[in-house]
Amino acid sequence: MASGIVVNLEDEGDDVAHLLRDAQRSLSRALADRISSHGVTIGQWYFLRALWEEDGLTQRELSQRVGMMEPTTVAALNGMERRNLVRRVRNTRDRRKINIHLTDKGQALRSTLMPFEDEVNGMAVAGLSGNEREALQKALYQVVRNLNNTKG
Amino acid sequence: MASGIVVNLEDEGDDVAHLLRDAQRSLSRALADRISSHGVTIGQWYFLRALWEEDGLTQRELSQRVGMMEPTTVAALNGMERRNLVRRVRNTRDRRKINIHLTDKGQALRSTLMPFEDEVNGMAVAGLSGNEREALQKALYQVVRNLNNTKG
DNA sequence: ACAGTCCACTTCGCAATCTAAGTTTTGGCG
DNA sequence: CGCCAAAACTTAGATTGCGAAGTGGACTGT
Repeated sequence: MASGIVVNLEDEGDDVAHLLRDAQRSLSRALADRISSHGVTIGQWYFLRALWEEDGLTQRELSQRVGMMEPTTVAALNGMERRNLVRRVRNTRDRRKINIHLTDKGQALRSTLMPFEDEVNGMAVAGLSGNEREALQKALYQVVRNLNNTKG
Repeated sequence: MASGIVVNLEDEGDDVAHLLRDAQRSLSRALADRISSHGVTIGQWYFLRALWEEDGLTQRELSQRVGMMEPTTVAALNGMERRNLVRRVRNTRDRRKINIHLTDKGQALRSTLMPFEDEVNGMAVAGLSGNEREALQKALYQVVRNLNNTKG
């Protein structure tokens, strides 16, 4: 259980960092709790999600879509291959590339797991009005842009 | 480098999860980049911050303030002790407890590192009005409460 | 006083994530 | 053809994070 995640709006003026970290961890834990009983870890979830949208991506493409470095992708795929969720298929045209294909099992998980995401997202924004939800999304999006554009 | 963190507001209705994850990672990376040259990792940062506010906390108290499980605290403190940022002092009243004290070096980092947090927080919320910033904080706080209260 | 229980910390094993440094394959250029 | 740089993936090693189980100290009830 998450235990003492303590947030204090008064003390920390613009400490978005803490708030974001706490919120992200709570959310990610809530999702992990739900999907772990189906043998899928939170790390694998992001890759599954990308493959449900487009099967057969190469590892590099997958890394870019998910926003993860390539070694992370390798580790996640190793686990997913072990659990028979995906197959690695060497590309015959360009033998440097490896295309990742969902197995039937991996494909089937889609309808099982997607509802959990909806549930958790719904829980997360409970009590926020439509306007507030939209504002939250826009603000978060802005934060991402702010920090990625001015990178160094 | 952060590379392809891609967010698409249109596709994903209420997908707070992705947005939060991307925002948190961008922010945490921005902070890590700045403090790492001073020999402090992002994990250690949170513990340092708590100790700057109150020195001499026990490991359990530290864990609760930072919102981390105890094994995580142990690992972070091991690193910080190795780098001479903190000292572990066994409590003589209750020998189960260990109080963590900042070294001079750990104490001195405060004035060096705090400005980076301000800088990054400022970058993060650039382009958001005062109202929007407040709304963001409140919304994030609500998300944390939503997910922690209804745990199971 | 001592048995049982609870508390604070540690250890272990795992997953997720990064950077840096490989390996293998491809493709361009002389 | 043969060399070299770039591309795609992997390995190695570190940090961050968790749950479960272990260790040693303190406390409670009889």
